[in-house]
Amino acid sequence: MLEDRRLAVLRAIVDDYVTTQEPVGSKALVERHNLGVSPATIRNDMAALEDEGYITQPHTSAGRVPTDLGYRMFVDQLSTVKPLTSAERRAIQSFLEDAVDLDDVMARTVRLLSQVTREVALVQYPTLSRSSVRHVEVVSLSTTRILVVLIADTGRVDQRMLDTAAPIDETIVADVRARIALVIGGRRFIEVPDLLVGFVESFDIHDRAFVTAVAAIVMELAVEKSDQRVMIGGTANLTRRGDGLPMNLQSVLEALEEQVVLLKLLGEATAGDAIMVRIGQENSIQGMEATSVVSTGYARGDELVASLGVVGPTHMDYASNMASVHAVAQYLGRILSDQ
Amino acid sequence: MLEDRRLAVLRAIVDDYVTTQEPVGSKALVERHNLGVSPATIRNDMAALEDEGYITQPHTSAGRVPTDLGYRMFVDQLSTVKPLTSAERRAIQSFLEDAVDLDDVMARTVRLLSQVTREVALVQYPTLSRSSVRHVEVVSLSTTRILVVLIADTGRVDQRMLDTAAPIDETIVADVRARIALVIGGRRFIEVPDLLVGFVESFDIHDRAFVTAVAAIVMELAVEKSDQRVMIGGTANLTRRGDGLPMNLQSVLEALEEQVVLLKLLGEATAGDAIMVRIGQENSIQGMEATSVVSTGYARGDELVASLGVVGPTHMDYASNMASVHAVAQYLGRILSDQ
DNA sequence: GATTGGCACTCAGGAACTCCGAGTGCCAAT
DNA sequence: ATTGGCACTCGGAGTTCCTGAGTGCCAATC
Repeated sequence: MLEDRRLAVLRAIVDDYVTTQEPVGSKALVERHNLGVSPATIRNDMAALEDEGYITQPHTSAGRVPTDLGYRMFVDQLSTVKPLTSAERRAIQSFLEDAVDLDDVMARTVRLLSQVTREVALVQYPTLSRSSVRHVEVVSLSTTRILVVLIADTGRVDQRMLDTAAPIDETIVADVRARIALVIGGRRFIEVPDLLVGFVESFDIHDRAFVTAVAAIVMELAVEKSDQRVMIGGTANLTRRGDGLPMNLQSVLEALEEQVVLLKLLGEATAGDAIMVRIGQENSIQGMEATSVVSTGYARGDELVASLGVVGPTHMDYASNMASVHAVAQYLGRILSDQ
Repeated sequence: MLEDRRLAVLRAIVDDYVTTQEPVGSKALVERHNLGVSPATIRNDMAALEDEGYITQPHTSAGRVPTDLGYRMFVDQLSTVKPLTSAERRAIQSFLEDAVDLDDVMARTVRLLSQVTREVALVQYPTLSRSSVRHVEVVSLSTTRILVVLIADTGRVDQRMLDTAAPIDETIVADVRARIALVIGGRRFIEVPDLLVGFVESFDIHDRAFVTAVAAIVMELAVEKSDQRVMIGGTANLTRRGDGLPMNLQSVLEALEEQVVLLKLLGEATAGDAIMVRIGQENSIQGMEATSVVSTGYARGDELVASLGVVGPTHMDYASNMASVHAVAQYLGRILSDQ
């Protein structure tokens, strides 16, 4: 009972602080939420909550502000995930459905997510490793320049150039194209390295240099270590919150320019379809100590392929952001699975 | 002579204001630049310049600040384009050379340009219309879903999905692929619509619905009205200038989220290889009244294919930004032409 | 033991005020 | 045309004051 009210107080503080952006005092609390007790009682609870590290005072004669730990507790204890209205759901659905190719799907998802949450949105491209090769193409752009294109069943298209020392005959290009398609076509990306074992040796000794290079590129594309892409949008939302700068805008913007950082932010989110929330210092990225990340994985069919999420100040509206992220992930999965 | 000094004064004012960010007074001017006259003389010149609308006073007892018109005059009279150091040139060259495909080239160019100028960088993807079709591919992803891929000789790859009402047989897909490649392969993108006249009619009546759809997509990709892409980077630079907000950060960030806006910013720059500077209200984009754009076209071989540039506050360092934009455009052109 | 009203205490931030000095325009002298 | 002199302006920095929201603690009450 006593514990219950403490939680209620914490929740009320978070609620108020998220909306007003200002330290919240005991009196204001009992006024805005009908807690049925007097301010003095609340003060006692607040003192206790402060001892436990959930809230803090900016300065002595001010109200309380949630700490990272407080937000964490808030999120963990938060059972009420605001469901979206059916109108919102319909809007999401139809907005994504009009997409014309994968790039478009991603771009629309980012825009959608940032508009719905009014935060910065991140959407990772579907990883190849869990999907399979729909098509592989080897094209000669010039006699010494080859373009290798890999098309995944997610609709993702990756390409890479290859410059060769010696001119390559068109017939050998065609040969490679046909045989490599035969070997890896329709197979899982993850299998590609194994499948290509011995592939080079099946060619005439004279062509092996070229074939080796092509095989190397295909493998590179298939395992695509560094090539995971993340789309970002809605950075203007960072400046939204009044004039008071709750966090260092510059450092956040800088961090968000780094693909690696974005990947790291989303990276640990693919563990299941649960919604992951990282609050403040919980994500250890330089310059983002005052931001939180809400993310989750999205699936194609029943396989998780990548993650998406939003980044915002620690005093974001976790409840609705979690709901939005969840919903967008679901719809994105549905769109991808249709294909 | 008199006119000459006036110009020198204007230039000095712009110089000082760009570096210090503060209104510049007559005394400071004679100290920092050896103009060989007294402050009183400078004051007369300043009064004249203000009458002509080149400079203005934020308030009565303050120094002068250049107006948009002042910057315009400054830029127009600017004969001294600071050349880059050879070290810089080498850095640019080698940084771009390591690119692995077109996306990478673009990404590297954006990053490079934003780092060199410390402004927001924009780079437009090479337009297809002026280049030619290296390869066209039609792949069936499923029985009712086709992927059309167009590869340009710039290395640009575009794709588009197509959902068909009825299942499509693989043989007809192969047939379309072969024949369409025959018709438009190696030809200019701009010719594609003409080349496809009568193409549909050469097929069996039963397949025409499908072929028509494919042809429509190919044409769409080839003329790609709306599909012009612009990469953006270095937005963190917007927050760089001290604390004083010289422009509305939010509105600028919002404007920069719109591809259409970016295209419009760069759009009018492709007129020749001249460097275009749009100052303040000269670009009529909502929310960007306090920003300037320095842009230029870049070529592949000797054909302009697209534009790039930087966006920053009106009090940017025009001289070096123009030099940087010019240099990067040149090197980018060189890299593209090598391919 | 939990709750509550009362009360003294704290202190950030806004309002009011002063003051300084950079900068100006003008004018008479050179 | 240039310059030194001079009176004038006024934004912004610095200072002080004051208010009121908010706190902690304590004794009284439920």
